[in-house]
Amino acid sequence: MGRSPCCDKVGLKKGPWTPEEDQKLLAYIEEHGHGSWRALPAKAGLQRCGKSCRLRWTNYLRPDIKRGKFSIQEEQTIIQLHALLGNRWSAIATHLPQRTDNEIKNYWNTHLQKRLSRMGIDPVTHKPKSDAILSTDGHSKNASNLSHMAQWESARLEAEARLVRQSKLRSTEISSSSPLLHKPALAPPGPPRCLDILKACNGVWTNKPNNAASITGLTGDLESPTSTLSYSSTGIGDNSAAFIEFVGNSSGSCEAGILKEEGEEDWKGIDENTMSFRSSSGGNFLERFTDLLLSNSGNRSFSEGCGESDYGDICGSGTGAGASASHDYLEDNKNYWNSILNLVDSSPSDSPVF
DNA sequence: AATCATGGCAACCGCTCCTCC
DNA sequence: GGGAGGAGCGGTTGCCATGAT
Repeated sequence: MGRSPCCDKVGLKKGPWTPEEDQKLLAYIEEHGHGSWRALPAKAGLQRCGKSCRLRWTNYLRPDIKRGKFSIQEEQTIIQLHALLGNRWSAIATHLPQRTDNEIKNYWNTHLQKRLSRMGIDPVTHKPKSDAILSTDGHSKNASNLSHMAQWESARLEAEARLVRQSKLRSTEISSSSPLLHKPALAPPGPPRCLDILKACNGVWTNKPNNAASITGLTGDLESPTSTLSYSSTGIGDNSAAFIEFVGNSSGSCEAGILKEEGEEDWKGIDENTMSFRSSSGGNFLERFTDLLLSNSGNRSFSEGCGESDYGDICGSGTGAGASASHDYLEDNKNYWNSILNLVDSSPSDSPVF
Protein backbone atom coordinates (compact mmCIF):
# COMPACT_ATOMS: atom_id res chain seq x y z
CA MET A 1 0.00 0.00 0.00
CA GLY A 2 2.90 2.23 -0.60
CA ARG A 3 3.83 2.52 2.99
CA SER A 4 7.51 2.78 3.50
CA PRO A 5 9.14 0.34 5.84
CA CYS A 6 10.14 1.80 9.15
CA CYS A 7 13.73 0.75 8.83
CA ASP A 8 14.68 2.06 5.44
CA LYS A 9 16.17 5.28 6.70
CA VAL A 10 19.85 5.53 6.01
CA GLY A 11 22.00 5.77 9.07
CA LEU A 12 19.90 3.39 11.08
CA LYS A 13 21.88 0.57 12.52
CA LYS A 14 20.95 -3.04 11.92
CA GLY A 15 22.27 -6.31 13.17
CA PRO A 16 23.25 -7.45 16.62
CA TRP A 17 22.75 -5.15 19.55
CA THR A 18 25.71 -3.94 21.55
CA PRO A 19 25.67 -3.83 25.35
CA GLU A 20 25.69 -0.04 25.14
CA GLU A 21 22.58 -0.02 23.02
CA ASP A 22 20.91 -2.46 25.36
CA GLN A 23 21.77 -0.23 28.25
CA LYS A 24 20.33 2.83 26.57
CA LEU A 25 17.14 1.09 25.66
CA LEU A 26 16.76 -0.44 29.08
CA ALA A 27 17.45 2.82 30.84
CA TYR A 28 15.01 4.72 28.71
CA ILE A 29 12.19 2.26 29.12
CA GLU A 30 12.78 1.95 32.82
CA GLU A 31 12.43 5.65 33.15
CA HIS A 32 9.75 6.50 30.65
CA GLY A 33 8.11 3.31 29.52
CA HIS A 34 8.29 2.53 25.86
CA GLY A 35 5.46 4.78 24.76
CA SER A 36 5.50 5.07 21.01
CA TRP A 37 8.03 2.64 19.62
CA ARG A 38 8.47 4.74 16.56
CA ALA A 39 9.48 7.74 18.56
CA LEU A 40 11.52 5.85 21.10
CA PRO A 41 14.86 5.49 19.29
CA ALA A 42 15.31 9.21 18.86
CA LYS A 43 14.35 9.91 22.45
CA ALA A 44 16.61 7.18 23.74
CA GLY A 45 19.48 8.20 21.54
CA LEU A 46 19.54 5.03 19.53
CA GLN A 47 20.32 4.69 15.85
CA ARG A 48 17.73 1.98 15.47
CA CYS A 49 14.24 1.79 14.11
CA GLY A 50 11.40 1.50 16.57
CA LYS A 51 10.60 -1.92 15.37
CA SER A 52 14.05 -3.14 16.15
CA CYS A 53 13.83 -1.61 19.62
CA ARG A 54 10.51 -3.24 20.30
CA LEU A 55 11.85 -6.59 19.22
CA ARG A 56 14.93 -6.26 21.32
CA TRP A 57 12.88 -5.33 24.33
CA THR A 58 10.21 -7.97 24.00
CA ASN A 59 12.52 -10.79 23.04
CA TYR A 60 15.55 -10.08 25.12
CA LEU A 61 15.63 -7.17 27.53
CA ARG A 62 12.30 -7.57 29.23
CA PRO A 63 13.07 -8.40 32.84
CA ASP A 64 10.38 -11.02 33.16
CA ILE A 65 11.80 -13.27 30.50
CA LYS A 66 12.87 -16.71 31.49
CA ARG A 67 15.81 -17.91 29.52
CA GLY A 68 17.45 -21.25 29.17
CA LYS A 69 16.23 -24.70 28.48
CA PHE A 70 12.58 -25.46 28.08
CA SER A 71 11.21 -27.83 30.67
CA ILE A 72 9.42 -30.99 29.66
CA GLN A 73 6.24 -29.40 30.87
CA GLU A 74 6.82 -26.46 28.61
CA GLU A 75 7.58 -28.72 25.70
CA GLN A 76 4.36 -30.59 26.22
CA THR A 77 2.48 -27.36 26.46
CA ILE A 78 3.91 -26.13 23.21
CA ILE A 79 3.16 -29.34 21.40
CA GLN A 80 -0.37 -29.47 22.69
CA LEU A 81 -1.12 -25.88 21.94
CA HIS A 82 0.48 -26.15 18.55
CA ALA A 83 -1.82 -29.03 17.78
CA LEU A 84 -4.71 -26.72 18.50
CA LEU A 85 -3.42 -23.41 17.27
CA GLY A 86 -0.88 -24.13 14.61
CA ASN A 87 1.80 -21.54 14.14
CA ARG A 88 0.09 -18.88 16.20
CA TRP A 89 3.11 -18.33 18.31
CA SER A 90 1.86 -15.29 20.09
CA ALA A 91 -1.26 -17.10 21.16
CA ILE A 92 0.81 -20.02 22.34
CA ALA A 93 3.11 -17.65 24.16
CA THR A 94 0.24 -16.24 26.18
CA HIS A 95 0.06 -19.64 27.87
CA LEU A 96 3.75 -19.91 28.52
CA PRO A 97 4.69 -17.33 31.08
CA GLN A 98 8.08 -15.82 30.63
CA ARG A 99 8.63 -17.20 27.18
CA THR A 100 8.46 -15.05 24.09
CA ASP A 101 6.74 -16.00 20.91
CA ASN A 102 10.05 -15.76 19.10
CA GLU A 103 11.68 -18.10 21.54
CA ILE A 104 8.86 -20.57 21.29
CA LYS A 105 8.92 -20.37 17.53
CA ASN A 106 12.65 -20.96 17.44
CA TYR A 107 12.39 -23.84 19.85
CA TRP A 108 9.67 -25.41 17.81
CA ASN A 109 11.59 -25.04 14.58
CA THR A 110 14.86 -26.31 15.93
CA HIS A 111 13.79 -28.97 18.40
CA LEU A 112 10.20 -30.00 18.57
CA GLN A 113 9.44 -30.09 14.88
CA LYS A 114 12.33 -32.39 14.24
CA ARG A 115 11.52 -34.55 17.18
CA LEU A 116 7.94 -35.04 16.07
CA SER A 117 9.12 -35.81 12.57
CA ARG A 118 11.50 -38.41 13.89
CA MET A 119 8.63 -39.95 15.78
CA GLY A 120 6.63 -40.23 12.59
CA ILE A 121 4.29 -37.37 13.34
CA ASP A 122 3.60 -34.67 10.86
CA PRO A 123 4.52 -31.55 12.82
CA VAL A 124 2.02 -29.51 10.86
CA THR A 125 -1.05 -31.66 11.28
CA HIS A 126 0.08 -33.56 14.37
CA LYS A 127 -1.09 -36.69 12.69
CA PRO A 128 0.91 -39.79 12.00
CA LYS A 129 2.49 -39.45 8.63
CA SER A 130 0.97 -42.68 7.39
CA ASP A 131 -2.48 -41.26 7.30
CA ALA A 132 -3.80 -43.68 4.77
CA ILE A 133 -5.31 -45.86 7.45
CA LEU A 134 -7.78 -43.18 8.24
CA SER A 135 -9.32 -43.04 4.85
CA THR A 136 -10.09 -46.71 4.86
CA ASP A 137 -11.76 -47.12 8.20
CA GLY A 138 -14.32 -44.43 7.82
CA HIS A 139 -12.71 -42.10 10.26
CA SER A 140 -11.71 -39.59 7.69
CA LYS A 141 -15.06 -37.87 7.75
CA ASN A 142 -14.95 -37.67 11.47
CA ALA A 143 -11.45 -36.42 11.29
CA SER A 144 -12.50 -33.63 9.02
CA ASN A 145 -15.13 -32.67 11.51
CA LEU A 146 -12.48 -32.59 14.13
CA SER A 147 -10.66 -30.25 11.92
CA HIS A 148 -13.69 -27.97 12.00
CA MET A 149 -13.68 -28.13 15.75
CA ALA A 150 -10.05 -27.28 15.82
CA GLN A 151 -10.59 -24.43 13.43
CA TRP A 152 -13.33 -23.06 15.57
CA GLU A 153 -11.31 -23.25 18.71
CA SER A 154 -8.35 -21.88 16.93
CA ALA A 155 -10.32 -18.89 15.70
CA ARG A 156 -11.62 -18.32 19.16
CA LEU A 157 -8.20 -18.44 20.71
CA GLU A 158 -7.05 -15.99 18.16
CA ALA A 159 -9.82 -13.65 19.16
CA GLU A 160 -8.88 -14.08 22.78
CA ALA A 161 -5.29 -13.33 22.03
CA ARG A 162 -6.48 -10.17 20.38
CA LEU A 163 -8.36 -9.23 23.48
CA VAL A 164 -5.29 -9.83 25.52
CA ARG A 165 -3.41 -7.51 23.25
CA GLN A 166 -6.07 -4.87 23.63
CA SER A 167 -6.05 -5.10 27.35
CA LYS A 168 -2.31 -4.91 27.21
CA LEU A 169 -2.57 -1.72 25.26
CA ARG A 170 -5.04 -0.28 27.68
CA SER A 171 -2.99 -1.03 30.70
CA THR A 172 0.11 0.21 29.02
CA GLU A 173 -1.65 3.50 28.68
CA ILE A 174 -2.72 3.43 32.26
CA SER A 175 0.67 2.47 33.51
CA SER A 176 2.42 5.04 31.42
CA SER A 177 2.42 7.27 34.44
CA SER A 178 4.55 4.74 36.24
CA PRO A 179 6.78 3.54 33.50
CA LEU A 180 8.57 0.31 33.10
CA LEU A 181 7.95 -3.04 34.30
CA HIS A 182 4.50 -2.21 34.31
CA LYS A 183 3.39 -5.27 35.91
CA PRO A 184 2.44 -5.85 32.57
CA ALA A 185 -0.63 -5.51 30.97
CA LEU A 186 -0.53 -8.47 28.82
CA ALA A 187 -2.41 -10.46 31.28
CA PRO A 188 -6.13 -10.51 31.00
CA PRO A 189 -8.00 -9.81 34.18
CA GLY A 190 -8.19 -13.45 35.07
CA PRO A 191 -6.93 -16.72 33.85
CA PRO A 192 -7.36 -16.94 30.14
CA ARG A 193 -10.67 -18.36 29.28
CA CYS A 194 -9.47 -20.04 26.21
CA LEU A 195 -10.38 -23.58 25.56
CA ASP A 196 -13.77 -23.28 27.08
CA ILE A 197 -14.83 -26.04 24.84
CA LEU A 198 -12.12 -28.21 26.20
CA LYS A 199 -13.22 -27.49 29.67
CA ALA A 200 -16.61 -28.58 28.58
CA CYS A 201 -15.14 -31.64 26.98
CA ASN A 202 -13.40 -32.40 30.16
CA GLY A 203 -16.50 -32.11 32.21
CA VAL A 204 -18.56 -34.18 29.89
CA TRP A 205 -15.87 -36.67 29.66
CA THR A 206 -15.42 -37.42 33.25
CA ASN A 207 -19.06 -36.93 34.08
CA LYS A 208 -18.21 -35.75 37.50
CA PRO A 209 -20.57 -33.46 39.32
CA ASN A 210 -17.76 -31.03 39.87
CA ASN A 211 -17.06 -30.82 36.27
CA ALA A 212 -20.69 -30.55 35.55
CA ALA A 213 -20.77 -27.58 37.81
CA SER A 214 -17.89 -26.07 35.99
CA ILE A 215 -19.69 -26.50 32.75
CA THR A 216 -22.81 -24.86 33.96
CA GLY A 217 -20.59 -22.14 35.21
CA LEU A 218 -19.84 -21.35 31.63
CA THR A 219 -23.20 -19.85 31.17
CA GLY A 220 -22.40 -17.23 33.66
CA ASP A 221 -19.31 -15.87 35.23
CA LEU A 222 -16.99 -18.26 33.54
CA GLU A 223 -17.77 -16.79 30.24
CA SER A 224 -14.93 -15.76 28.11
CA PRO A 225 -15.07 -12.32 26.65
CA THR A 226 -15.33 -13.85 23.27
CA SER A 227 -17.05 -16.96 24.24
CA THR A 228 -20.55 -17.57 23.19
CA LEU A 229 -20.80 -20.91 24.76
CA SER A 230 -24.07 -21.55 26.37
CA TYR A 231 -24.57 -24.68 28.32
CA SER A 232 -27.65 -25.63 30.07
CA SER A 233 -27.50 -27.86 33.06
CA THR A 234 -29.44 -30.46 31.16
CA GLY A 235 -26.60 -30.53 28.72
CA ILE A 236 -24.64 -32.49 31.22
CA GLY A 237 -26.90 -35.39 30.85
CA ASP A 238 -27.03 -35.02 27.14
CA ASN A 239 -23.61 -34.20 26.04
CA SER A 240 -24.13 -34.05 22.38
CA ALA A 241 -27.10 -31.81 22.85
CA ALA A 242 -24.91 -29.43 24.74
CA PHE A 243 -22.44 -29.53 21.97
CA ILE A 244 -25.00 -28.85 19.31
CA GLU A 245 -26.23 -25.92 21.28
CA PHE A 246 -22.78 -24.55 21.44
CA VAL A 247 -22.30 -24.97 17.75
CA GLY A 248 -25.46 -23.14 17.01
CA ASN A 249 -24.60 -20.26 19.22
CA SER A 250 -21.14 -19.87 17.95
CA SER A 251 -22.20 -19.73 14.38
CA GLY A 252 -24.28 -16.71 15.13
CA SER A 253 -21.68 -14.90 17.08
CA CYS A 254 -18.46 -13.08 16.80
CA GLU A 255 -16.76 -15.96 15.11
CA ALA A 256 -19.54 -16.25 12.65
CA GLY A 257 -17.58 -14.59 9.95
CA ILE A 258 -15.07 -17.34 9.97
CA LEU A 259 -17.40 -20.16 10.55
CA LYS A 260 -20.05 -19.19 8.12
CA GLU A 261 -17.58 -19.48 5.35
CA GLU A 262 -17.61 -23.16 5.97
CA GLY A 263 -21.26 -23.19 5.09
CA GLU A 264 -24.28 -24.34 6.95
CA GLU A 265 -23.96 -27.82 5.67
CA ASP A 266 -20.69 -28.28 7.38
CA TRP A 267 -22.27 -27.61 10.68
CA LYS A 268 -25.14 -29.83 9.90
CA GLY A 269 -22.57 -32.44 9.14
CA ILE A 270 -21.14 -32.06 12.54
CA ASP A 271 -24.51 -32.47 14.12
CA GLU A 272 -25.09 -35.62 12.18
CA ASN A 273 -21.77 -36.95 13.15
CA THR A 274 -22.34 -35.93 16.65
CA MET A 275 -25.27 -38.23 16.66
CA SER A 276 -23.46 -40.95 14.85
CA PHE A 277 -20.66 -40.80 17.30
CA ARG A 278 -23.05 -41.48 20.06
CA SER A 279 -24.73 -44.36 18.43
CA SER A 280 -21.66 -45.99 17.06
CA SER A 281 -19.49 -45.85 20.09
CA GLY A 282 -21.93 -45.95 22.91
CA GLY A 283 -19.97 -43.04 24.29
CA ASN A 284 -20.53 -39.40 23.84
CA PHE A 285 -19.39 -37.13 21.12
CA LEU A 286 -16.72 -35.42 23.08
CA GLU A 287 -15.19 -38.66 24.09
CA ARG A 288 -15.04 -39.65 20.50
CA PHE A 289 -13.73 -36.26 19.60
CA THR A 290 -10.68 -36.60 21.74
CA ASP A 291 -10.42 -40.22 20.89
CA LEU A 292 -10.19 -39.43 17.24
CA LEU A 293 -8.00 -36.45 17.64
CA LEU A 294 -5.53 -38.43 19.61
CA SER A 295 -5.68 -41.49 17.49
CA ASN A 296 -4.91 -39.23 14.58
CA SER A 297 -2.29 -37.22 16.23
CA GLY A 298 0.31 -38.42 18.50
CA ASN A 299 -0.59 -41.08 20.87
CA ARG A 300 0.64 -44.00 18.94
CA SER A 301 3.76 -42.31 17.95
CA PHE A 302 4.29 -40.79 21.31
CA SER A 303 4.29 -44.27 22.64
CA GLU A 304 6.83 -45.23 20.11
CA GLY A 305 8.88 -42.37 21.24
CA CYS A 306 8.61 -43.13 24.86
CA GLY A 307 12.11 -44.33 24.88
CA GLU A 308 12.98 -40.71 25.00
CA SER A 309 10.89 -40.48 28.10
CA ASP A 310 10.21 -36.89 27.42
CA TYR A 311 6.53 -37.24 27.26
CA GLY A 312 5.56 -38.42 30.64
CA ASP A 313 1.83 -38.68 30.79
CA ILE A 314 1.39 -38.50 27.09
CA CYS A 315 3.15 -41.77 26.71
CA GLY A 316 0.90 -44.54 27.66
CA SER A 317 0.00 -47.97 26.58
CA GLY A 318 -0.88 -46.48 23.24
CA THR A 319 -2.79 -48.69 20.88
CA GLY A 320 -2.45 -51.88 22.76
CA ALA A 321 -5.19 -54.39 22.19
CA GLY A 322 -7.83 -55.42 24.62
CA ALA A 323 -10.10 -53.78 27.07
CA SER A 324 -7.50 -52.69 29.52
CA ALA A 325 -5.41 -51.23 26.77
CA SER A 326 -8.32 -49.26 25.48
CA HIS A 327 -9.04 -48.13 28.97
CA ASP A 328 -5.49 -46.91 29.27
CA TYR A 329 -5.88 -45.27 25.97
CA LEU A 330 -8.87 -43.33 27.15
CA GLU A 331 -6.98 -42.45 30.26
CA ASP A 332 -4.25 -41.08 28.09
CA ASN A 333 -6.77 -39.04 26.20
CA LYS A 334 -8.03 -37.61 29.40
CA ASN A 335 -4.55 -36.88 30.55
CA TYR A 336 -3.72 -35.21 27.31
CA TRP A 337 -6.61 -32.80 27.42
CA ASN A 338 -6.50 -32.42 31.14
CA SER A 339 -2.98 -31.22 30.80
CA ILE A 340 -4.11 -28.60 28.34
CA LEU A 341 -6.92 -27.56 30.63
CA ASN A 342 -4.69 -27.47 33.63
CA LEU A 343 -2.26 -25.36 31.84
CA VAL A 344 -4.97 -22.95 30.87
CA ASP A 345 -6.36 -22.90 34.35
CA SER A 346 -3.04 -22.37 35.95
CA SER A 347 -1.83 -19.92 33.44
CA PRO A 348 -0.88 -16.61 34.47
CA SER A 349 -3.10 -14.11 35.94
CA ASP A 350 0.33 -12.83 36.55
CA SER A 351 1.45 -13.69 33.11
CA PRO A 352 4.31 -11.69 31.82
CA VAL A 353 3.59 -8.64 30.00
CA PHE A 354 5.59 -6.03 28.47
C1' DA B 1 44.84 -28.08 13.33
C1' DA B 2 41.93 -26.96 9.60
C1' DT B 3 37.81 -27.32 7.19
C1' DC B 4 33.14 -28.31 6.61
C1' DA B 5 28.45 -29.29 8.30
C1' DT B 6 24.92 -28.60 11.43
C1' DG B 7 22.33 -26.49 15.11
C1' DG B 8 20.64 -22.67 17.70
C1' DC B 9 19.23 -18.21 18.21
C1' DA B 10 18.78 -13.19 17.51
C1' DA B 11 17.24 -10.13 14.37
C1' DC B 12 15.14 -8.64 10.06
C1' DC B 13 11.45 -8.39 6.60
C1' DG B 14 7.04 -8.15 4.84
C1' DC B 15 2.52 -8.57 5.72
C1' DT B 16 -1.81 -7.95 8.36
C1' DC B 17 -4.47 -5.95 11.85
C1' DC B 18 -5.99 -2.16 14.53
C1' DT B 19 -6.76 2.56 15.63
C1' DC B 20 -7.23 7.21 14.67
C1' DC B 21 -8.40 11.06 11.90
C1' DG C 1 -16.14 4.87 4.85
C1' DG C 2 -11.53 5.08 3.69
C1' DG C 3 -6.75 6.17 4.10
C1' DA C 4 -2.56 6.63 6.90
C1' DG C 5 0.29 5.32 10.49
C1' DG C 6 1.61 2.35 14.38
C1' DA C 7 2.05 -2.10 16.32
C1' DG C 8 2.27 -6.95 16.21
C1' DC C 9 2.87 -11.47 14.05
C1' DG C 10 4.94 -15.19 11.51
C1' DG C 11 8.37 -16.56 8.17
C1' DT C 12 12.97 -16.24 7.00
C1' DT C 13 17.77 -15.05 7.14
C1' DG C 14 22.34 -14.67 8.79
C1' DC C 15 25.72 -15.15 12.20
C1' DC C 16 28.03 -17.64 15.68
C1' DA C 17 29.07 -21.85 18.30
C1' DT C 18 29.78 -26.55 18.33
C1' DG C 19 30.63 -31.06 16.47
C1' DA C 20 32.31 -34.17 12.91
C1' DT C 21 35.65 -35.43 9.57
